[in-house]
Amino acid sequence: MGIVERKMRHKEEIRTGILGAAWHMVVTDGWQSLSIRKIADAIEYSIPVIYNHFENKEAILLEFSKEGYQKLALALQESKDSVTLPADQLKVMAIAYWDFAFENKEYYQLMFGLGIPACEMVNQITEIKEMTSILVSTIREALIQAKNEEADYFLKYHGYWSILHGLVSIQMIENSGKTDAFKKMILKDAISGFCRSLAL
Amino acid sequence: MGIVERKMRHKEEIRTGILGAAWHMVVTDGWQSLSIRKIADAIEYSIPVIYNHFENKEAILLEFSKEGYQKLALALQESKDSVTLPADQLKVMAIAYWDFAFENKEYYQLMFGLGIPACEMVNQITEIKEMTSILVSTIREALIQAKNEEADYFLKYHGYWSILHGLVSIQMIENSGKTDAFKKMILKDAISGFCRSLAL
DNA sequence: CTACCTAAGTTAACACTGTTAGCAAATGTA
DNA sequence: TACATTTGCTAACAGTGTTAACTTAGGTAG
Repeated sequence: MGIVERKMRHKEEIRTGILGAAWHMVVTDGWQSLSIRKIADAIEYSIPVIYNHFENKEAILLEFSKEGYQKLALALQESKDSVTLPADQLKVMAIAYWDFAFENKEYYQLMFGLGIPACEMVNQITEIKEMTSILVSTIREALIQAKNEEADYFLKYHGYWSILHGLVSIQMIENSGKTDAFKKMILKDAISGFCRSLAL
Repeated sequence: MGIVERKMRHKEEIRTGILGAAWHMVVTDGWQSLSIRKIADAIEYSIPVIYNHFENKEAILLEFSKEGYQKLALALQESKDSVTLPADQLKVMAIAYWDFAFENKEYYQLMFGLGIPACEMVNQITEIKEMTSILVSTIREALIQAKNEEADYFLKYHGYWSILHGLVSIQMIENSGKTDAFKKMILKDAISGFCRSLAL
């Protein structure tokens, strides 16, 4: 009696088909060109079928946003685990954050693009907490290692993230002729400055 | 023979009418809801009239973006002029940058919102150079004051701007329950950390 | 095996969007 | 007064997200 299972599977197939088609369009032509109609065309179903799987277009974007936060959290965790000293962890995590952003520009723009619908409802995204907790815990460990526990870890966590995000997003909108090596120098300089501010 | 003058004046009136109506819509309902048709409706002219003054919708957004950069540059310059020591200038400019962003969220989102059309063509905006040169000159003066001229001023300028932008934009998407005082503490902490990295 | 019912998927529409071709009228010039 | 130019209009094209109403196919119960 695998009937309901087969139906479930089929439903899941359509869902992944929608996301796959949508993602393909996003990577090819950017967020602006994502359209329900074009998705329907790509998956060879009629338009309302999409609304059986997602409440609206924003829900699809939100799905990708969540995916992005998960991937970012994973990348940060992996890089963190590759070294032991908190001071080093902050450095490799910065590189990982940077690489994630530039290897997944579409994700990053969706996650942090001001004014984009999906970023406005960031409070509905629980996946963001995963990333936050990795950053916070590393900062706390770093402050303990530096014997600087009187510093406000929340303040420092926010500073760390802001530096990363600022560097990444300004480079992203500038797309100047700078080499990647130079860009990473800016990153390393800013992070080592931050580490000094932790008394590391 | 003030005929051409009168015509010019009339043309200018329509232009400012378009921008005024557009701005009103933006402030009231956000960028997403800006529409050529609604502008036409508001200024009580037909749709194609708008295309006599602006090539397309993006051109209108670009206009606001330029305005935003000018206002920001002005705010930075004024705050810079209010104190004499470069170290202090970096601090007051940070506050001014912050205040501009939160008192003009619409501008800031348009200027730096990743993925928004008007930000993609940031290279066509000459007004951005005004802001850049203020930041760069202050950083250079600060490095001279700190007798730290071997530091790469371009690197530091980028770091300074990135910290500001990162702090601002992350606070903007988070809109958490933090008080304004606490937010500014994060800002001051980050900037004083940055100043230390200049050897100030 | 037929009758029924539910769920899947369809068509067709509504209410919008940016943009432009073609036309009418108003205006200033010769 | 006749012409030319600017000015503005209507109406259309080609899209967009979204949904109401219908058809049809699949599985279930008598």
